Amino acid sequence: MKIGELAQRAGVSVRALRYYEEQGLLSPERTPSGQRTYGEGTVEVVRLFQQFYAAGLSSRSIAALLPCVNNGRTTATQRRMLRTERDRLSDRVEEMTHTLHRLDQLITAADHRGGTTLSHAPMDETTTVAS
Amino acid sequence: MKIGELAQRAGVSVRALRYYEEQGLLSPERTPSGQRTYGEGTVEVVRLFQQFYAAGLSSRSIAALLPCVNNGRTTATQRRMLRTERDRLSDRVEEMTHTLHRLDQLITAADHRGGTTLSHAPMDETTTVAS
DNA sequence: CTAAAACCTCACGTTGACGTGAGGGTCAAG
DNA sequence: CTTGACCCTCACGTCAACGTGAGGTTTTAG
Repeated sequence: MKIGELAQRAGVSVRALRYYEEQGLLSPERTPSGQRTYGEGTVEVVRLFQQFYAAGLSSRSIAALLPCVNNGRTTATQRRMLRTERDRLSDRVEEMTHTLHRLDQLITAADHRGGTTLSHAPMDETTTVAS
Repeated sequence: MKIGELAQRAGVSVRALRYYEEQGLLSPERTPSGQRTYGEGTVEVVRLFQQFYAAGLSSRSIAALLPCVNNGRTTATQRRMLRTERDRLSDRVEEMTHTLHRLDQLITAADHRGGTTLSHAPMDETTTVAS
């Protein structure tokens, strides 16, 4: 399939796909005239990239995980990197869960002592800021 | 305390503190000569900012949460924003947990069919990439 | 055969959270 | 009263993951 179709099916922009290629994440075939052609599986691969990007991984990290993604045989080194990234992500999730609880504390605190103000309440934009 | 001490105690750069001020997150007092002075509590506040930034919140979002952080009375609108951010974060954590499991799948798959290669194994940098 | 749609390669623009000097005041120590 | 450690305000640089034309070729529909 050509780049436009892949973009639509994977839910990314054409520019993004060219960028991924630039980063070494994709290596599409080319027609004699130079147009890129991708295999069917690439749709899912690109979706996975999106997940990884959303999780905060960089192009470099994703590139490092590629051999594992592509059904290729993997070296011990590659599997170690895979685990390293996993641990990094795991740590981030823990951190964010912590922050989430922190936010919950703030919420209950605000609800508890919060103003009697309702949705349509008058002005009370007390914007006191930490010194 | 002055900016250098705050920076060290909160674990951020001096530049970052000035930046936070630029973004409306901090409003330190000034000595007659113009130097910033912060209260003790600011150390913890800045650490909280770091947590929020690490969780992917923007300066704008953090600024929106400020009234709730500063012990100030909060309006219903502010509390709604607080909950909105909480939900956003919660969604992101869920997403990342998903991605984490995806990575775990990749790991077990790689371990299972992975090469018999050991740490000091020979060359096998099969870098096949999705077409 | 032609015109629109899709593709190509540069290559500069954008956004956020700072980094990094430039050039110049301020403050505790000796 | 000077020196060095900090502080100040501009203001440009950085990095990642794309966005956005410019200018030109190729493919496809009628």
